[in-house]
This record gives sequence, C-alpha cells and structure tokens, in this order.
Amino acid sequence: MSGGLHGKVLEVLGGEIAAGVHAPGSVLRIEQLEERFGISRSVAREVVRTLASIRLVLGRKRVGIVVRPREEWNSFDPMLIRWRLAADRSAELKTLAELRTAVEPVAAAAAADRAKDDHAARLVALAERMVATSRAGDLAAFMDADVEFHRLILTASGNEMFAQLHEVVEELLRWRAGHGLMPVHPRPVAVRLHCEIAECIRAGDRVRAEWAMRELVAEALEGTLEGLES
Amino acid sequence: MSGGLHGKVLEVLGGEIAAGVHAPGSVLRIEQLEERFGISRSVAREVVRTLASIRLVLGRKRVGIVVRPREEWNSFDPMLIRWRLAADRSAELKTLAELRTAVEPVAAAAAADRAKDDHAARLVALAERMVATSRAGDLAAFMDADVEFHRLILTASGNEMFAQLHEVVEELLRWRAGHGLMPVHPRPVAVRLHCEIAECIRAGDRVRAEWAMRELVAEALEGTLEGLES
DNA sequence: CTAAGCAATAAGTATGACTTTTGGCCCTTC
DNA sequence: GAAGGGCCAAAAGTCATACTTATTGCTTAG
Repeated sequence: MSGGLHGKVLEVLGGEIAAGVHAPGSVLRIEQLEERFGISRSVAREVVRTLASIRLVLGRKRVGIVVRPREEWNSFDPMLIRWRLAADRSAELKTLAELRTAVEPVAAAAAADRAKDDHAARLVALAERMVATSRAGDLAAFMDADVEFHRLILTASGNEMFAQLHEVVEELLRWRAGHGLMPVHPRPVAVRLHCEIAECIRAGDRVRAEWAMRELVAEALEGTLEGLES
Repeated sequence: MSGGLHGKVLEVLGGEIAAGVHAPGSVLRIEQLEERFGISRSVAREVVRTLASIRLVLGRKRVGIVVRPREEWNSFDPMLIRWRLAADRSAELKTLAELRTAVEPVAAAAAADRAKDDHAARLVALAERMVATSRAGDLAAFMDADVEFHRLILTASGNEMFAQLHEVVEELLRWRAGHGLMPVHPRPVAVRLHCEIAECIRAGDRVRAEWAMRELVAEALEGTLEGLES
C-alpha cells in the first residue's frame, strides 16, 4: 500500500484492472509485467498474488494471469473500493450508499442493545455538538462530528463487519459535503434525527433507534442520488 | 487457494492467526516461516503478502511481520470468513446472521425495482417449488430452492456488494438446516413469506418486498441465535 | 541529558536456475 | 473423420543466493 515498489506497481495495475483496461478473460504474463514496470520477478509475482487475493485475477499454469469476471471480485476490499471510486465514482458511490442504507439502521439497533455507557454518552455529546456547529454555520466542524457520530455507532454495534464499514460511510459523508449539495446549514430534520438516535441508543430503545436511523439514511441516499446527476 | 504450496501454507498460517494463535502485536519472521514449513523465501513472502492484503499482518523493516489487531482485519474477505468459521463458529455465525438481516431486505427492495422479467419469473417458480417440496417433506430439495431463491434476489438487486454476500447467506441457511433445528416441515409462515416476496418483486412493489423480507430474516435470525445456544 | 551518528537486523529487491502443470498438437486407431 | 492417447513446449510455481534499503536501538560526542 505505502511506499515500496510493490505498492506502486500494485496501485497502477490494480487500478487498470478495476477500471476495465484489461477486460475479463484477458491474460497478463509475469514476464510482460517485469518488462513493463522494470521490476524483478519477485515483485511482479507478489503483486499478482495480491491481486489474486482480491480475486481480480487468477494465475493458471501454461496460460498466464487471467483477469476474472467482475462479479467474482471481492468488492468489499478497501483497495478495490478505492480503485473503483477513482474509475467510476458515481457507480461506486451508488453501490456504497445503498450498502450504507442497509447496514446503519441495523447497526443502530445493535448499538442500542450493546453500547457501553461511555459510548452512549459520547454519542449524545456528539449530537449536541452537531446542533451547535450547525447553528453556528461551522460546516467543517459539523462534518467532523457527523463522521465521528456514525463511526461510533458502527463500532458500538459490536459487529466487526459493521464496524469495518465506517470508512465507507465517511467517504460518503465527505463526498456529499464536498459537492456543495449540502445546504449551508445542514437540514434541521437531519440534525434532529441525530439527536433522536443518540437518545434512543442511550435509552436502549433499539426499535426507535433503528427507525430514526432508517429515516436518516433514506434521506441521505436520496440526496446522494440527486447529487450524482451532476 | 487450491493446491500448491502457497495455498497449503496460507491455509495453515491464516487459520492460526484468525484463531488467535498469534496474538495481535506478536511478530513472525520470514526466515522462521521458511524453516517451519520447509519452504523457500519466495513462497514465504508471497504467503505473507496475501495475509497482508487481508490486513491480518503488516511487514515492517527491521522488525518482522507483525500481526495486526483484529479490528483492522478485512472481515469481509471470504478466506478470513472461512477461517473464523472454523475457529469460532458461533461468534462468526452471529456476525454473519446480523449482516444478513441488514442487507437482504434492502436487496429485496432493490430487486423489486430492478429485476428483469425472467429473474422475477424464476423467483416465483422457486417459491412455488418451495411450497411443493415443503409439503412433500423433501428437505434437501427445499434447501436447494431456498439457497437459490436468496442468491437470485441478491444478484437481482443490481448491487455487486449485495450479490457477493450470497455465499454468506448460503452458509447460514445450510448450517441451520444441518442442525436439525429446522422442523421436518419448514415453518409455513416462512414458506408463505417467500411466496409473498417473490410476488412483490415481480410486481415491482419495493416497499412490501422489503417488509416481507424483513419479517423473514428477523425470524431466521431468531432461529439462528437459538440454535447457537447448543 | 540530549542529539547525532553508527551498526546490526530483517524486510525488500534482483537474478538465474530448476520443477510442475497443462493446453495444444500430432499421430494413431476405430 | 471423429475419438482417444501421448508427446512437447510454454508459463506459472518453486528454490537458492546475493545484494539493497530502511529502521531501531545503542553508543558516543557535545
């Protein structure tokens, strides 16, 4: 991922495959990669191994490195998500927004059941901070609080898979803000819902927490889809 | 994954890490792996690269291969899911069941919007088959139809991430059946819900499809959690 | 006691040789 | 001429070794 030859080459080649430069079924050859990137066999092979673990490619003897069909790719891999955001931002954002719609309400319900007291307290505090920053028109601070709010719910859900999606939610939130599609003052209804969710989780009311979150993400999805028209 | 030295070693080492044999923060060394498994440097390094791509480990110069904390692991990776099912089946099943609860209702709604006619028709046919096999007491055939039913909805949702979860759902369905916790005849209410879902998707009624699916997965989650007591 | 520099260590990279699998070709056979 | 078996070459897979680079912890000088 970070510096190092492996990371650089991986980034380029993975990005290309994710972008569809190499059609599914087409084959790459290790030697070809060595020449193209001026790298040694070891690095080329390790890059291929990494791509194989994301299920983007499959090495077959006497054939080469074949690009697998998209539906077999491991779409949850963070690297692949990055590459696809770069390649076709709107399609990937749509997919991610829909996933968020599915997960966050259930995560909120779980958090209402399982959140520790200090987590719940922190949630309430964050909701209050959102009220304050919203009134003050401090959008940057509002966004930070929003991101942290959702991250906290996902981790407090006690479900590791939910927790892992906090990066996805953050990406969605920040993208939407960065597109000026959010009004100068966040919508009051959204702020109110955040407060309600925090309160329900603190009170252990899983049903209402889930409902409020469902309302919130429904609105957010709508907004995101509208934003994708441009 | 399959045969080959790489796959074998990966399976063992990955399984160990997932099972907690190597505590987070502990370090492995490439040379150590070479000796232990009687493999060459290349294979050892490629195994480590694969584990690194699942975010189980992180190679650091002058230190070694350090095991990352659980919350950083890529819990959606199919390999890791397998390893965790093997290591702590009930915990992982609980996590997966909860994920399913979140995703399938939204997938059903999306399918109601986007399913092609032939997919919808196939869904209705599968629901009918479930009625028939249920009446006949043919549990194996019922299970196959059930698995295919959910797989079809997830792929028809048009969301690649949802589609990818069909293996998870299949695992859950088959596990529950294989535990005799399912009555000899599937619960009539469940069969009815499958029919309703298929019909709603065919009719393009996203709201009712989502609701019916929510009922279905809620019941399934309850059943799974009960089954996990034993 | 701090900061600069040095040395040992382990991953990372490079290279070349050897092994194994497998897809295609050819040749036989019915 | 279609079907089957066996040979060959190509490409991944594996191995062994040498060399490079970054980093940590120690040592030394200020």
